[in-house]
Amino acid sequence: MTQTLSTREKLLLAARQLFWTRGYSNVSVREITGAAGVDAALVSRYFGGKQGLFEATLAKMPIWEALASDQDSLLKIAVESFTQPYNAQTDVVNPYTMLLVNVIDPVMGDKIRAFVQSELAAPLAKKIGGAQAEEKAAMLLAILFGAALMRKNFQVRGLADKATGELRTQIMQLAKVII
Amino acid sequence: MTQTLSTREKLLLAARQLFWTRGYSNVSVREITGAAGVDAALVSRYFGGKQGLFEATLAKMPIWEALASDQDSLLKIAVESFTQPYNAQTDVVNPYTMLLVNVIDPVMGDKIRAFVQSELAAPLAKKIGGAQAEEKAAMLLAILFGAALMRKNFQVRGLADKATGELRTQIMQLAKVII
DNA sequence: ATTAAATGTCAACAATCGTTGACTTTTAAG
DNA sequence: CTTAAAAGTCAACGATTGTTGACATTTAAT
Repeated sequence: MTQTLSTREKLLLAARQLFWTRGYSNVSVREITGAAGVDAALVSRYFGGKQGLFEATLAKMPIWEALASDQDSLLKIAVESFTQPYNAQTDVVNPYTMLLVNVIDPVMGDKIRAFVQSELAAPLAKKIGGAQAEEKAAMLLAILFGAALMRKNFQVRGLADKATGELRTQIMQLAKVII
Repeated sequence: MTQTLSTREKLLLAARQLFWTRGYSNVSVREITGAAGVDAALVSRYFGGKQGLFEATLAKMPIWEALASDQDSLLKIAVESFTQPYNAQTDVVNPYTMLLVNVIDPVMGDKIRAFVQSELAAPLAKKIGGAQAEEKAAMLLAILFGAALMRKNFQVRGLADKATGELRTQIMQLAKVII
């Protein structure tokens, strides 16, 4: 079942895993190549360097595709994505983690900010529509990021131990108050 | 008016400024000592190393003192602190920034998590009281962190440009829904 | 089979990191 | 003034960083 991966794919997989959970500057090239079982020099050969490898990683984030394909249930998709636990088997990293750990990165911060604005905030505002759509979208994202942050990063009691289903319904309720 | 600072104080000031806004691992000792106008070797002499300097920085965070002194208006203090803009003159860093940039730090993450639980989440839950106090406190913190995150780090339109007063009243409204 | 291109290996580079120890200068006590 | 301690300076250390270029190996085409 395990098909052989090309070196390129091995690198992309390991890089995505590490960059998206620990942040660009906190992960070294040698750590990535070590996890991929590949020589460290190949990063510069295949991707032009560490930065190129990171950018190659950004292209296909599950949620972006979902948001693009199904604009109608955008809110539901967003909530599910942000509350989705990390799954080592399916190799899924929820987008909040990836965006959070890299928005404060000294190198990648600007790129991530532009990404969130164009790929997340703007589509959400467009979907909401009406008066003050941008404010509503921003507050909605604030709740999504905030809840995930408390749950996963700060691991605050009361959210860290909460069932995913419960959290989602609560967020949905707050979303209706905002919108 | 500008009184002469001891080397110790110069280091603490510069370290707090940099560590609290950019994160422990993203700031080098030489950058701190450069900003303080002090020799790099003095960090190890006075604080036993970079880690010691960071920990010395944690002791006096404005909001902790405020929370301790005035438990009654805790919610108001929390909201004001989290929405307070960074002020280079008064050298104030809102606590969300400090906690956020360090909770994802590979070295300081654990320490920050313990800090938030004992100094922020637990007192807030105690103040709220009643049934599901922990859940309510966690969701409140989620909104506080989330809003500040969207505003300052992601700079999302609709919150980044919002007046502080408006944001505070909106958060207060959501807080009443939660509690 | 020959050849050219693609792919992978290895050592080393310059730069930066936190930290140390020897040294000089300044401060304060006798 | 003498002297001991405190404070500050400086160069260098070992480790780690991203990247490079020379080399060996494998793959695919003629």
